[in-house]
Amino acid sequence: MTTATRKEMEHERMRRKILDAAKELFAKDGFDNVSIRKIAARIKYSPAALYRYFKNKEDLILSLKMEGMQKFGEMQSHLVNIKDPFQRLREGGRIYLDYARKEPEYYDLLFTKAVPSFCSPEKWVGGPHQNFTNFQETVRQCIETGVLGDVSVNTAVAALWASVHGLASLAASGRLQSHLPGIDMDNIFEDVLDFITIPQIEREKMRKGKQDESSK
Amino acid sequence: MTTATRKEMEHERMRRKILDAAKELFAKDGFDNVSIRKIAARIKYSPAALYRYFKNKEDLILSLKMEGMQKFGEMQSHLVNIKDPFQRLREGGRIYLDYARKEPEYYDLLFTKAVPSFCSPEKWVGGPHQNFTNFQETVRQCIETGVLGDVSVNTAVAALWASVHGLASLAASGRLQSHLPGIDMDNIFEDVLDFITIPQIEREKMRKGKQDESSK
DNA sequence: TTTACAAAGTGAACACTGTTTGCTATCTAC
DNA sequence: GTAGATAGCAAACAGTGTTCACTTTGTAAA
Repeated sequence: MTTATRKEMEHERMRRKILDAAKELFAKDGFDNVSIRKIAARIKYSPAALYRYFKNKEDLILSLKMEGMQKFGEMQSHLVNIKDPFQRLREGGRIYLDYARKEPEYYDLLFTKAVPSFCSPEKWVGGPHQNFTNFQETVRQCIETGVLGDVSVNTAVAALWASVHGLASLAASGRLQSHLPGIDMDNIFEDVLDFITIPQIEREKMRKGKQDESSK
Repeated sequence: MTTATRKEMEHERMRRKILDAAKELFAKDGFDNVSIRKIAARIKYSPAALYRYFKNKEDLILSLKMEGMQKFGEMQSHLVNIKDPFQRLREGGRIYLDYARKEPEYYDLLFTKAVPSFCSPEKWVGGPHQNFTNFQETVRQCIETGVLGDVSVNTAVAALWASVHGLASLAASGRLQSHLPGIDMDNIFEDVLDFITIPQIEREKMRKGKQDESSK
């Protein structure tokens, strides 16, 4: 028994070694310029050896993606402690956008690069699917408490998801910076979140402004 | 002279033939499964022949992308006739989103797939860059007329761009449909545009609703 | 202790990929 | 008629993911 588990551990160690080498090369050369052969060379194994640990290249990348999703999920774990749903919504968006800026290559891998075997969200319960369900619930609570105005849950979910993912992917690909030169990346996220969500405070302010204007 | 221009024409005809074959294969097999060899085979030429017309594969794809951008730009050409900036903004978003639904592969090629030689937007004046400049101007006018509330041009541009592109790319990749099953794709776009822009009418309505509530 | 088996690792091959090179034809211009 | 440019191609090169037959190694059962 101990031998079996030891073998399993060694197998797992090797898997890790491969994944780490892949991660390193991906970060250094970009996702499109990394081959099985290069990964194998980096850990001084033959290319064929990797196929004892991964079914194929897609499977290897999928593992990397799953791992990234896992880590990204952990980044969001503290969200459940935020009582105010609107504040929770904002913080969730912030995490998304920070991640896209800090790890643009990984953001693309996790959220824009298509991986065929990664299609049915119901399957990975507890992982990213759970996060999405939480997101939906948060939106529902926001609507319930009135901070998002009179809108259906699906519409608000789609709009907020699209906005944050859109901004993140534009930032990750560098287009935001190239099309809006001199933009302050630190502030733009908060400003856009303000614009998208238009919190109650803002509406209050607008209403006040309108009243002041009409009372002139 | 006539011979030179005739030669040029023949050269152009051949370029077209290649691009059309590429387009056809891309549509049939997906962008990642098309090789120079397959394109060449489809028009019954040797792979090496294509290199008399395109520097390399990236150059070929770039041509396809430019062409797509051109066509997409033409889809937007009628926008200048819409006087009301807010209506113009909405119609622009609609075109974007319709395109993503009708031609998801091409949407990805034009707006999410990275093409290295396609980085400096200043260079393609008159093309997509002109469209973006028009978009910025439209947003400016919307802010001026007050329909977008108290917000800076850059913030509104980033927010609207991100929302529409985000929604379009989520729809093009099928994630919108898989994460929000049973969603009505025809309405969601309009609803999201409503939510994002929150037109003056909506604000008016909200203000009214609040007044009714407080007068109870 | 010998035998049997499963797993790890490898070199060589296969079928692809993009791209280059050297070679013909062909056709234009002088 | 000759020189020069152009179009097209077979063959090769270097790279890719992947498979297969083979050896080595280490454990388990006889």
